[in-house]
This record gives sequence, C-alpha cells and structure tokens, in this order.
Amino acid sequence: MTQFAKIIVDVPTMQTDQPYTYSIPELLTHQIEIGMRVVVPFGNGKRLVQGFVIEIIDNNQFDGDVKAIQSVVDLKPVVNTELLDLSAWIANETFSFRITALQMVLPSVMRATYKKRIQLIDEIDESLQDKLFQGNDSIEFDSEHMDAELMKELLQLTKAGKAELIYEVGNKAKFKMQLSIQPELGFEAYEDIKNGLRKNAKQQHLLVNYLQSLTENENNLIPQKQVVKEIGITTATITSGEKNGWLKKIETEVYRDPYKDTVIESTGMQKLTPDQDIAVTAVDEAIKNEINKTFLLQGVTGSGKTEVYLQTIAKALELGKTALMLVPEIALTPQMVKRVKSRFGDLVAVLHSGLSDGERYDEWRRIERKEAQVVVGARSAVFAPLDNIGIIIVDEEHESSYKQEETPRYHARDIVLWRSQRHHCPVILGSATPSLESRARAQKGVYEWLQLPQRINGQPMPEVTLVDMREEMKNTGESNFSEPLRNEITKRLEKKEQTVLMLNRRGFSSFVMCRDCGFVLPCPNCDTSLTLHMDTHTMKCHYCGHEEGIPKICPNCHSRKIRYYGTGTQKVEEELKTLYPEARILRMDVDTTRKKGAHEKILAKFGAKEADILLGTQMIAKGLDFPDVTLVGVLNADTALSLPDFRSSERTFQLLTQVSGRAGRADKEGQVVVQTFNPDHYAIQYAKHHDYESFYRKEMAIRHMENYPPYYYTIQLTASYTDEAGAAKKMLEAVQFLKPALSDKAIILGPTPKSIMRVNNRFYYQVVIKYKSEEQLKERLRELMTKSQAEVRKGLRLTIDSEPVNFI
DNA sequence: AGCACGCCGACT
DNA sequence: GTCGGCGTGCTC
Repeated sequence: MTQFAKIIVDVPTMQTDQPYTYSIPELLTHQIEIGMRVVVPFGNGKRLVQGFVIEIIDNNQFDGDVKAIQSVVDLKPVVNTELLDLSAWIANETFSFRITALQMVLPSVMRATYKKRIQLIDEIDESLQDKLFQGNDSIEFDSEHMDAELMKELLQLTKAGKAELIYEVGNKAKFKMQLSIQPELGFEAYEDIKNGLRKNAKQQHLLVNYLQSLTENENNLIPQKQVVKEIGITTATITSGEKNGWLKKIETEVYRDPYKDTVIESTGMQKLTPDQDIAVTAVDEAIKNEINKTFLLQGVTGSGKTEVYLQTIAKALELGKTALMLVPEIALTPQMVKRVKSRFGDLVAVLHSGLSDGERYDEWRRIERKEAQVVVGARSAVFAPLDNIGIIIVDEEHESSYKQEETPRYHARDIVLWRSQRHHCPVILGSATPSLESRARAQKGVYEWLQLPQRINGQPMPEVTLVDMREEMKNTGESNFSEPLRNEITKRLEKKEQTVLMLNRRGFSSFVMCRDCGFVLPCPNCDTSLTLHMDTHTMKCHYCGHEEGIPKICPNCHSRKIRYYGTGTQKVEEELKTLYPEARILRMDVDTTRKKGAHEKILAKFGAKEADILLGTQMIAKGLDFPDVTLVGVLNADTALSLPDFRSSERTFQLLTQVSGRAGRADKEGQVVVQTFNPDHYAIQYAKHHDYESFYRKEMAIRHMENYPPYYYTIQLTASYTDEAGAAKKMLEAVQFLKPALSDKAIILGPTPKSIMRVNNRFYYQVVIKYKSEEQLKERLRELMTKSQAEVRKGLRLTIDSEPVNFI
C-alpha cells in the first residue's frame, strides 16, 4: 500500500510554511522515517528542494495531485522527535517559519545547497557547444554571475528542446575520512608468511611482523599514516600487502578535534563548603527522582558555582544520564573548557562559535552517536541532540547573549525550560547577579532558590572606590585616568602586581572630528558616525560595514585640523604608554582578537605574567581568573546608564559586580577603582557595596512603577522600509490593527523611530507592547504577519520580537 | 524562494 | 507586430 509523508519544504516564506503531502515511492517505503531529510519536486517545472519528513501517514488527505518523493538524503533521522517538536514550538513562539526553526537545531553544514545546470540533450553546432558549454555537455547555470548574453542563448536552447534545466540539491556535510589497515590473518599464518619471504625483502618483513603484533591487540585498526611513520615502510608495501591478502584497508571516519593538542590532566572532586553541599544535595535529589524543577543558584564571584555544576553533572552521569551546560560565548575560555574536560575527559563535547563548520559538525555527530554525554557550549548548544538528559545548567543566566538577535529570536533559557520538561530533569540557573526575572521567580517560589553567599577562601569582597569624574575633569582635564586610579596603577607596577583595566563597550569608539567646524564624518548609509580603526587604517561603520579612507582635510570646511576623538582602546593604550613608559601593556578588543585563537593567546600571555596591564572591553570581565591581579580599574562605568533602555541600570550593576570579582582572588587582597560621572546612581552605589539584594529591591520598585518586566511581558514590533514614511505608516497601521484585540490593560508604546533610524539605507520604526495577559495577542500578531505579505514583496520587513533584550 | 502567467510600454 | 518590464498567484 502506498504511504504518504508530510514534509516541511525548504522554502522560507509565510505561504509555504505548512506541511506538504508527498507519496512515498515503493522503493523508499522501508527507508523513509520521520526526521529524515528528503529531496522533493516543488512548484512548476522540475524544481527540486530539500524537505524534512515530519509525519508518515497511510492515506492521503490532500485532494489534488500529490507528487512523489524524489530521494532520501539521510540513512537515519537527523532530527529526533524531541527536536522536531521543539522546532515546531519555537516557530510558533517566535513567529518564525518551521523550516527556519528546523534548520536552526542542526549544524549549518546540513543545510542544502542548490545549483542549477543546463544539460545538452540534442546535437548542436560544435562551435556553439564550445562557446556555450566550453566543450562539455552541461554547464552550471548561475544566473547571478553569468554573462547575460550567454544566459539568453542557453535559455533559448532550452526552449527549443535541445537542452534542459536540471536542479541539483547538494549537501555540504562531509565526513573526514582516513585510510586504516587491519590484519586479515592470524598469528600462525603470519609466521608462515614470514618464513616464506625472501631475506632481503626488508620492508615486507617489517610489515608482516607489525601485522602479527596486531593480532594480539583488541583494537587492530590502525591508520595507514601511523603505520608508515611508526615502522618506516612505504605505502606501496602496504598496498602489495593488501594484494597478497595479508591485510585489508578500511576507510574510517575521523573527527576533527579542536582540542587535540591540549594535554589535560584529570582532576577529582573538590571538597564542598556547607553551602555548596546543600545545593548539590538538592539538585542531586531532583536528578535522581527525575523532577523537572528549576533552581536559581545565586553565588558571589568565587563562591564555587562551577564546582556545584560539575558535581551535579557527575551525578547525572553516574545515573546513566547526560548533561548540558550553557556558558556565554565570551566565558567559554580554554580555562573553562579545560576544567570540565579534566573532570569528564572524552565524554565532553564543546560547541562554540570559534569552531569551523566541520569541527562543529563532528562534535554534533559525537553527541548524536552518544559518544559524548556532557555538552558544554554557548547559546546554540541548547539544541545538542542529547538523549536522556539528567541536568541542564545555564551559567551566568543573566547574560543577554542567550537571546538570539536574529529570527528565530529565541532565548536559550526558554529552550532549556522546555527541554527540562520533556526530559523530566532539573535546571540550574546560576549567576552572581541574577536577572530580575529569575530572581523574582525565585522569590515567588516558582524556582527553588539556592545561595552561596561566601567566597570559598573566606575572603572579603574587594574594596571598591568610586572616583567622581565630574570633579576629576576639573583637575585632570581630558585624561582618561583620574589621579586616584593613576596612583593605584603606579603602586601595582612597583609591587610587580597586575592590573586589569576595563573600558565599557558603549561609547568607546574613536571618531574623526574637525576642530574648526565640528564636522563628524557620517556613514553614507546609516545615521551614525564612522569610527576609526587603526589596524586597517580606515573609517568603518559598525552597522552596515561601509569602509573608507581616513580624511586628511575636513570635507566640510577644508581645514587641516581634523583629529580623532573619543576613547577607543587604542587611544587609551597610547595614553597609558605615555603615563607608564616602562609598563608592559596588553590590549584586548575586537581589533586584537579578530583572528582565531588570538583571544586565548592574549590571556595566556597575561597569565604568564608577560604583561603588567591588561586593557580591554567587557570581554575581560568574564571568566578570567588571575591570582596576581590586585587592581581592577573601570574607566567609564556609566556609559550604558544614559541609554534609553529600562535594563541599563541592571546591566551596569551586573557589569560592575562582575569586574569587581576579578580583583584579588587568591591570597592577595584586591582593589577596584571605578570612574564614573554618576557616583550617586543606585546601580553604582549598590555595586560598590556588593549589595545585590538592595539593588534588586530598588530596581523591582522602579519596574513596578513603570510597568516593565518582570511585572509586564513585552513584545517589540519593528518595520523597516526603504523610505521613512513607509516604515512609519506600517507601524501606525499595526497599532490600529492590534488595538481592538487588546484589553485596556495593555500598554502600547509608539510607533517611534528607532534610535538609529536609518541603517544601510533602510528606515526603522518600532512599537513596544507591554501586557500582563492577552489571550488574543499572539494570534493577532500572526494575522498581522499574514496580511502584510503583499507588502513584504514590495520590500517591507516586519519583525516581531517576544521579550526583546534590546529596546534601542 | 522561484517560476509561470498575464497585462502594458518601446523597440528589432 | 514582439520583447521584456514586474504585479500576482501558486507550489503537495
């Protein structure tokens, strides 16, 4: 009996965002399973696309002609039922397409590649064939790069029936294979062969001896490369050995191991403090009883959260379960990875953005084949194809990088909670400064609250000194370094201790300004100014990537007095060098860490005490742990505070608390100097006193008053268009459309232009809706998307972001 | 997305 | 007259 399959096709549009029914050809009946990728004809002509099988049914519910599946891509399913369900849920929650959500849960190499080619099917004039096909009988048809004249002629040929258009669906994923050899005979047989060999056949002797020794081994599959190197014979000898039937050659898959060259010593469990012990016991209990429960593990820097994570992971493994641990990208340092690997060895798979597509795919396969049972990774690692998860950990749970800023705009924390329900396992959300959302849930008892209030070594938190830059400016003028900070740096240099200096990301760019007329070089495509990049000696736009030369004379008034301003890390570094000519300085920012591994190199250098001062952006706030750092300086604590985002206080508090924790972790006492223009701001004051609880209460009061999360949910709509009026009109229309479906408790903010209204010559307008419970909202938003399709074709872009992390 | 169909302007 | 512009509809 003919079976049918429901398939999500790889055509990411609203109109095609639904399962299509295809018949399963007889030949493929026993091959096709749910979760496999297939190639199907779609649309007019012979267009082929990839699709995912999401259901297999016995009777066709579609009244119309069904087409048959063309071919199967996979030997076994690549998406299990859990991830299939998860992707459907994500598509629904984030207003994205099912195909996009499906592709997101898989490594990017598994995405299909499409090619067209023109195949000659009839005899044509030889000179014409030379011209059009370069002597071949088919040619790739690439309408983007092809010569227009050539294309026209090829199409004419197709129309005349002399050639046809062929669609090809490719697959980028390749296993890296390696040739290995294996003995074919037993010990005795090799003995006989040896006796039969000529005396001077030295290489053959070596080979047979080697094969004979392998017969004793359990694992007798040895890479050919290794054999050649080890016993010094040629591959020719091995090949003739194969011909003689002494051995066989086998192709095996090898994994690209990015950590191949790092030697890792194994470490055991550490002794727990009483607080840690309470936490571990509570989580272990939940793992054992398969209780889907969320713990908020709130522990100050240095309180040993990581040890709690590692011991609960050990518990899960002990029970035959797997573990997933998420870490923010910037905290996923070699130190961090080493710590996990040293505990669990080869059971660990690591997924982070630094991996090549191939490496990422290999790690994914190790997980899928259950060779790796512990997964450590950044945001997208939440989709690791683990089975039977025992514990999920989200470290630094407050980090905004857990939210994906492109569609599907998911938050890893939400995915984690979904998966924990599916696997009946507990979740640990860990942080020194939990997000208000999570902390409030702990308050309400939705999460179980675990605390680690003490540092492991019983050390006090470092002393934080605030420097009022308004006062300082009067004395020191334009310097980035206040007198108190300079004095402290001098002291460290004398005592041969290390200093870390942090420059807040926002407002840290250098721009070019004319001293005579005040002209600032703007980006031609965006409403921003270009920033100076000394490494490439160009002016760049951070939003659209536009790049141009550094002007020598002012384009506006032709003055020669055009200089660069602002506090880029490079400029600060220069000032540091003049202040402390003898100090060894390392700079860490986007420019110096662009190359792969550069980040690690800088940290390793600093760790080896090859520098006195480490200067960097926020990337230095996370995960670095150097015992000789006794001074942490924050050059501009409050640049984020002035931003029109309700989370700016929270971010400032979190950042300051986090960097403070970097000072004096071992036996030496640390000190923190924070330069600020708002020394009285509560975020800065509470950070100075390491007082999360007071900050939490104060901030909650403000959120309550202003109707922001966690008291309200938020949704942000953004429209962009090539003309400003179009974008504004669309958002106005959206408000008109949504309003009737909302209760009077919902609050609509906007439409307003985005703070950078024009990016890459598109204009952006937004609307934010704050609400507590709106039954119809999501459905209405979906309708809005559907009815806007016609405009999308004309260039409108409409995005819906549920619980956005950036409001500007 | 990508392709066909269909209806209007300026050319071999 | 026809080639080709892009607005519209459809894809199991």
